[in-house]
Amino acid sequence: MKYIEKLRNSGLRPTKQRLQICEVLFDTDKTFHFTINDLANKIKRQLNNKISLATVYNTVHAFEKKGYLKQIPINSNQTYFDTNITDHHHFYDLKEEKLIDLENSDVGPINILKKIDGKKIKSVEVLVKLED
Amino acid sequence: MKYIEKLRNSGLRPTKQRLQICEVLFDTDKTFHFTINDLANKIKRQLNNKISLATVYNTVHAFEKKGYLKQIPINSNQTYFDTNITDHHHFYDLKEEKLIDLENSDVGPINILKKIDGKKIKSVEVLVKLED
DNA sequence: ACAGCTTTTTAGAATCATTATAAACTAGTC
DNA sequence: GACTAGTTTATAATGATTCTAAAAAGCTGT
Repeated sequence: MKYIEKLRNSGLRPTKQRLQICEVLFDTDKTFHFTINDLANKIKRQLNNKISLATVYNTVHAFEKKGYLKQIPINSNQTYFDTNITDHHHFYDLKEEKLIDLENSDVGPINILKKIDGKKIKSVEVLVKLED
Repeated sequence: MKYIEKLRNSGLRPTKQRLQICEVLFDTDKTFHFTINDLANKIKRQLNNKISLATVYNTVHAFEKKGYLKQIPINSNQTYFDTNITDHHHFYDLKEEKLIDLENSDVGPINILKKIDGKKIKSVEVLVKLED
């Protein structure tokens, strides 16, 4: 199993549940956006198998901390995650309430001129809201 | 009262509560960031007067819809609002969990090269996460 | 000023995503 | 296999936000 090493390398025990979640998240060419609920449903459907919601939360947060997932900064009642962990940005279609990836190359270079003493820039994320 | 007209002009009845909230939000040179809870506390302290939490929610949402406030796109368990409604961006200090304004002039021009059919860009917001 | 109508406020209940709990289970090690 | 620490689980708790429906307040015409 290709995910066993990945998990071990970051200090996460490769449990059955984590491996299954890896499958659902990473066994595809396409990256995607999801909420915890989306993921729980996808697991049930795709693996015909229920993983406790608490475990889904725990795992997603663990993966995020290890850098396998990114949270998308957006105001919504649910938290959105992204399996695309490259530096990139998002469109948010206000009407459809859907996120669309916006690659770094589709945004001109961003130059932050203001500096904050004692702080380093960790990430720069752009959210482009769309209307009709 | 200077806010009466402002409210009437946007079709909101100038009620006592709305006028008081205007005072707390807009009677200052400095703009600021707040959550609903921050605001409810500020009202209690500053006006020595309690406004029902439901009213605070209603009013903030009404003001946001009318463009007197902006929601700040960030992942937090609470929703953040901004009395600064000019086009601008934010630093988010991950350690202190604090927002800092980043004026448009402190960010180089942003050029979104990708277009989505049938959609217009409504806003472009940058979130710069800071670490130590 | 008042009647009539609509909008707003309010306290409290309801909702719903997320987090905490603590008991049962499992992976890794000897 | 037995020990230990890390995980999973169902369920309860939390907490921000929204809903409800009754009371209050704004507005308009008289």
